[in-house]
Amino acid sequence: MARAYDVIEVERKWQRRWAEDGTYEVDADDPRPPWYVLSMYPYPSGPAHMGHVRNYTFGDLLVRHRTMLGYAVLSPFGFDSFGLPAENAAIKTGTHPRIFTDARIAELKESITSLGAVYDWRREIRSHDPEYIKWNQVIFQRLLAAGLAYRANAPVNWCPGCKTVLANEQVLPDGTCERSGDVVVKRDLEQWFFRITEYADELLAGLDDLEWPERVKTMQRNWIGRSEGAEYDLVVAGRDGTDGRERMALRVFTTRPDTSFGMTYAVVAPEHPMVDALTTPEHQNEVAELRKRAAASTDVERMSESGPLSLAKRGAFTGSSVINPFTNRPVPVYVADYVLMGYGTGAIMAVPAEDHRDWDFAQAYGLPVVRTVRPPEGWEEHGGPNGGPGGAYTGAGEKINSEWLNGLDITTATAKATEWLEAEGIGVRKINYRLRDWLISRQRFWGCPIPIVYCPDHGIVPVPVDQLPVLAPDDVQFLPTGESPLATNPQFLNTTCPLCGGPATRETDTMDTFVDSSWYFLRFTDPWTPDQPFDPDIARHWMPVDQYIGGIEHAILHLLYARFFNRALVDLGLAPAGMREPFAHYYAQGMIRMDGTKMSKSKGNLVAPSSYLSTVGADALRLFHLFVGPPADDMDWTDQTDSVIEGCGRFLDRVWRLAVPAGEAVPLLQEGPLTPKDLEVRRATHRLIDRVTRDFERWSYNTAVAACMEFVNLLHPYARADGQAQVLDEAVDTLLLLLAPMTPHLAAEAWEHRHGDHVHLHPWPVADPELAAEESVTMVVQVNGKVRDRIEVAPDISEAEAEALALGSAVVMEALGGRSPRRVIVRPPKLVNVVV
RNA sequence: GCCCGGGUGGCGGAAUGGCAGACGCGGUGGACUCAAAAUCCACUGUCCGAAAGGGCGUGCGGGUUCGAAUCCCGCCCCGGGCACCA
Repeated sequence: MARAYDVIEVERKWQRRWAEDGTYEVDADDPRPPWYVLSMYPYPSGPAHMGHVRNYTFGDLLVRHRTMLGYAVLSPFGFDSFGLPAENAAIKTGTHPRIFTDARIAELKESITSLGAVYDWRREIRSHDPEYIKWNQVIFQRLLAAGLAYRANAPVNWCPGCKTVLANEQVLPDGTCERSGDVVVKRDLEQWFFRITEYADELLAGLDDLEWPERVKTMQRNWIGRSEGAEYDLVVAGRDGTDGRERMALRVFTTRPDTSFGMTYAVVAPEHPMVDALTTPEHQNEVAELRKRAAASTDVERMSESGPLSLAKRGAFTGSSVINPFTNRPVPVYVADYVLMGYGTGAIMAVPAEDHRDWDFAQAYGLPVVRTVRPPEGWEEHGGPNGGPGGAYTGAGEKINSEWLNGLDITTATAKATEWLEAEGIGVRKINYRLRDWLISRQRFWGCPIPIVYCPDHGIVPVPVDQLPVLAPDDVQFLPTGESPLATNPQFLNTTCPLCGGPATRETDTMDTFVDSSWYFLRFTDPWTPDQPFDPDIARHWMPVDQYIGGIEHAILHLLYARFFNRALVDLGLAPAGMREPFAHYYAQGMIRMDGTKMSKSKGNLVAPSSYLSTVGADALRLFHLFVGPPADDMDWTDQTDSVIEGCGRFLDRVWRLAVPAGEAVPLLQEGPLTPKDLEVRRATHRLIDRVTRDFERWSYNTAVAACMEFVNLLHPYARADGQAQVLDEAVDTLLLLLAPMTPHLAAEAWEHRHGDHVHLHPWPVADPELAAEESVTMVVQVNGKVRDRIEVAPDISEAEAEALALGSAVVMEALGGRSPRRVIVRPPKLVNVVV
């Protein structure tokens, strides 16, 4: 497609200039008000893909727009450069991951630059940079000292594909690895954890004040999963205590202490430590069988076994009973795998009448049901599944069969039952969370080493801060054994104990790469400080991030970890006090799909931006991404997409011809009174400013672009025929200023032709309300809600005038056909509705 | 199963109680040209009609309102999240 200007040359020219002139390099002593915009730093996997283009187009628009509004805009960029792909490539090709990664970074950086996106590159961060590794390790030591990092033996998620353990957040709901798709298995291993649960309540409460998409906040709330209830002891019938207590007791957690009178049995998880003690000799085989099966089954198998039929296979009677303290009557104890060891106390009081799972189990095992909440009328006939009889009733209602709770509502009864438990010394009020501590150990090479030494005499010894960073050796072999080269490298493994100088071994695991991304936004504020991760006072100047942009796939993972880390760093005194939330606004842009699936390297359905950059150019591609639809929506890349991109290029050509006319342009009037057409163009100019400014504020870029297109459609005939020079100049200059954040190259080049200076250094235009005011508006006249006539009226027309005009309309009179209006609705100056 | 989104021309989408379909893509016709490309102009929801004009129309069914794509109730479909968390 032949273009009106040399797109490639012009774009290259401005990209070079922006890199040289330092317009977008800002420092904390800048007198302008600070504003921090950040796109999630990417894993460097080579040249930018379409998702990057989309993401960085929004980010760059904000940088340029906010700069024109007079802010000192902090816009850094970096690379989340640790991770498995580089290590896998090393195994395949023998190239060291650093060499591989640095090459991918160079490619990505180059393609980001060729989009015309501007950053303060002095602040660039690479996770694998020794300096960044050092501060990562220093922070680890500080967390360790504060008790927020610890080592523990726990059943953890092992991904056989990635050959490493994973955090809970990195396992998909179906039990597969979010990265490789392999089925994750449970293993008991000694691993490093960060105590994120310490902040569970705060992480939950903090969500309320964040201007984030509601669905993201909901996802985090679900993930944290707070539930309020009570924990209490069930004394085991006829058994003495083994741990010094007089009686053996089973502790249970419930959110419904009010239903305690309806407990007809109790359940312990198969992994519960008391199972052996509870199991009588005659039930041992049955219980052992169940425990074996539970231990062997993956989460996926557990899922596929749901349903009442399989429930029968998943429980076993222990032979013991516990005393319900509310009724003083014994109930049987079962082992069942629908109770999880990892939540609450790993044991429950079962109330089939008011819990669906307990109901199903009770049905399968013929256990009794005692209602403690009066179900609604007709419940026993068709309250159950598919309208069948009975079923658990979990709704509100009056307490029954509950002695001193009878007649109360659920809330009051819950409070009273909890008070009673505490008064009797049987139990306590308790809040439980679904959130678990963050497992950060990874059995991989290409990550930040955990700076720990194991000494036979001193145990776990942190590497002293003055010896950091602990770096992985370069001289290692990458073999497809699945084992990290660190684990078998004697020169790395063998060291001396920092305390006693005796022989010791190093920790060979590295940190989850989500650790790197949990504080990089803080490091960006001050990446030069030599003696701390960043200066808290400088961080305070820029933080929190005013606008964070990134994909919805990080709704839980990265965004939750970063919120935790930020708080921990504040509490450690590393980050500014009081600055607990790192991201004030977060915008989740939609993903690009092709043939119904996410466009990605692994799906093999990538469309390379480079082919567009070398043909239609960066501006047209950027404009396309802004124009195609709301940024939060997913977009489908189809056969027709190329035509739309070309249409964007066509629009830019039209702007160019308007702004930089070729020789034979029609000379316009230089002065004289303004005609109605002149006034219309001037009005449109000021209305456009208003429109685009408001659309930018609400992320409605598609309508902002549409408004500009409409404006250009108005200006072209005007410029050809009947224009007044000053009016046209104001119109075109305004248009270029408004386009400057969206299509920066075109705007810069055209502006330079017209004025010789830089469009991006000009302030954002402000609409003059007087010039924008309409001198007449079209008033719609309806009869019974149907449009019958349109009349041009003054914007400040009175109700009486509007009504008179409408009723006087020939069309209306005809429609009325002599009938007199029953009612006339007048909404000046837009509408009159005559009702007959 | 529960909780969020969403359903508008051939397509992407606009309109948040007041002219449905802005803007763009695609399509049709025309101007320019020896011709093509590029550019420019006109038309383009659907049905009836030669036209003027009119009927219908925002997933389906009801309701509120002078007036509903927009608000309310019920249903269908699509997308996402959660799902033995006691």
